[in-house]
Amino acid sequence: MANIRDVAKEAGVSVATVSRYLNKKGYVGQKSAAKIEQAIQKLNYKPSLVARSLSTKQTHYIGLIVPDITNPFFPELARAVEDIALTYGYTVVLCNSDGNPEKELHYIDTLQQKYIAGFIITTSSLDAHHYENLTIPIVALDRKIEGPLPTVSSQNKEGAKVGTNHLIERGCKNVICLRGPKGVGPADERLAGFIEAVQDTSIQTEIIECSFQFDVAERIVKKALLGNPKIDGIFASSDVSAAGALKAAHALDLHVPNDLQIIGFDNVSLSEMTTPGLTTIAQDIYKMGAVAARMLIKTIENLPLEEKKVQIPVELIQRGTTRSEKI
Amino acid sequence: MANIRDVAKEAGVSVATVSRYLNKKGYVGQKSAAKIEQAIQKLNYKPSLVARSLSTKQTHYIGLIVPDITNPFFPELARAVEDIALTYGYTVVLCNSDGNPEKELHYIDTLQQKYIAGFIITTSSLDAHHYENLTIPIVALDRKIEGPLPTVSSQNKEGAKVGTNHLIERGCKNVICLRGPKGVGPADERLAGFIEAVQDTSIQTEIIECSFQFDVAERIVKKALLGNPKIDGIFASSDVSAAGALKAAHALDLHVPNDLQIIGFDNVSLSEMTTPGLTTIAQDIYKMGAVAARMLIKTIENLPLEEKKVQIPVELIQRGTTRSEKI
DNA sequence: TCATAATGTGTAACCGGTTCCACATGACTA
DNA sequence: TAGTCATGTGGAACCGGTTACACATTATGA
Repeated sequence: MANIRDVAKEAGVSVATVSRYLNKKGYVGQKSAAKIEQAIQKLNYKPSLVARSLSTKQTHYIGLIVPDITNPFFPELARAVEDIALTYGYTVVLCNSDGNPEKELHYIDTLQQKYIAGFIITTSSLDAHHYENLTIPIVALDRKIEGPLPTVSSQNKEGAKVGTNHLIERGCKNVICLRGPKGVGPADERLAGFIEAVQDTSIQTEIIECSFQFDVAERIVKKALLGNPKIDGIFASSDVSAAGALKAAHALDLHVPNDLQIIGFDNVSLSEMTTPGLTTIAQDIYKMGAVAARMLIKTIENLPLEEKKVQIPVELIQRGTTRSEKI
Repeated sequence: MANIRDVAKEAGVSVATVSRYLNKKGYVGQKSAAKIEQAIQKLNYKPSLVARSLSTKQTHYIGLIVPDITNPFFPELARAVEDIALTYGYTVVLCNSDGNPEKELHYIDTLQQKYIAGFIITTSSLDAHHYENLTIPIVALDRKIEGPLPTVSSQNKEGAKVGTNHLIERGCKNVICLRGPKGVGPADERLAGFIEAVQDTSIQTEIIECSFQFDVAERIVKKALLGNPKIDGIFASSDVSAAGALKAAHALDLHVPNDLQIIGFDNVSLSEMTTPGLTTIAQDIYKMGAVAARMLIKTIENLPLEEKKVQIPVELIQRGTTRSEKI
């Protein structure tokens, strides 16, 4: 593999000139440029990005830290990040943290040794101060981290209110809120939205904590439904748990939406695959990922950010788990 | 950030000794080792992996090329690859090729400039000869690439036979085979298994090509079902298309499994989320990814491979889309 | 007791880029 | 006509590691 010195020799110029030519930095005469271009073609020269990184202390890698790529929310996100990264010449490194702060720190640590250019982080497991003394650009996605960090998130609270009202308007009197894990930003916000929607009404409510896993949601909901047969509505904090709830309802021979109405959150592709399809509060997951990626790359390249905190709007999508008409 | 020369100075030894100590290569005296260790602690020294890569021409990055991480099969795979990579000190770079040969070549090209250590490739879009003159280690996953490349795949044909027989044993007389895209290795093999199972029987069959996308499967199956009401069984080449088929059946008010039995392939997590749950031929996706990752890392590190072609066994998992009893 | 081997260490070249600085040339301005 | 500026170029240091080689010291065995 040819290196820059070979090219310089072939073109009859110095390495400095070749480097300037490659980076379009500084002055390079037309004749030199032509000779260099020829030499590059002839030698099929490709600059070593590793060597470049060594002197610039910069790579074009960005790290994407997710709790678990296996959770249906994250592949769509990862896809968006990768697409955008590609167009800007970056490549993305995938990290599953399992929500484990140590794993997360381990990644941040070792990837910094590789001069990674920045991180998109979708976990709340670390406190803000962990990030503060990092010199490396970070944007937080879907998890609010207080402080100056750029952040993109959804209108979780607003969405939860809309979703809960949707249930109320369709006649639900006894509603379970299947809230996500405590301390996880969006889960807390969605719960807050639910509570706001429900206060000052006569709706009976029950709040149950439940991880974002299908089988645990199914189990928990089945138990709750058996415990209280009057339940006629479930607001789930994610589509996966909504799907679990739906499965539980079917197991108990409840008709959805006649006996029980369910609404999810996320609009993950799963939500159209169940029967009936899940009514859900749709997040524009792809857009979230794309916006985050662009923000990160701008930060890396020292371009100004118009906004440091972006909220992506949310939208109710009605499918089959809620009644088509208001009551 | 301290570098190796700082450490050498602090410890009162040469950089060569520090380097030897770090890599546990060559001789280092106990006293020197102790002093170096102290210096490292004191300066909080972390070697620059980029500098190391420049001289060794090796990184600890591995590239994972998938058609689309959004397809439910791949997150599980990616998770496995990442888990194994992590334990061996590698990090994984995610690439979505969309089955597009140019995109795939682009990745291989640019990542080689970054001295990436190897690739796991899950696409068949490139012919074997594209890979032959690559010096970089590659293992092919789930897509057979002829030639000497190490490969891990599933018992696709065997699985398809088992699945088809399962349908036949349960009384299906008119079966659709929802085959995957032509030219995609596993899809072809599964079709072959279906055909083998069905020949020399009196079963009526129809073979329909269908991408691995939910909505197109749903549409195609709905049309087929309307066109031929006698159809009582569907062998789908993936769980996603099986889920599409199930949705179509529900839309036509067919009872599954009484009127129509469906079997999928993959045992993606989606398959337990539908109602009824999908009977499916389970691949051990995680294991496939893990095995592939280990094979790749061994190849990278010049360790011997016991086997170059690994087939992971497959297993029928019965859920609700087929009858519980044979007829 | 001496040749030889095993152990321990340092110097300096090398990996392949970037960039500071010095210098040369020609054009323009005061 | 001298001074200034824009343009063009090359030498060499630098990024932070690895490693070939030379050399010193100590242990081993005949």
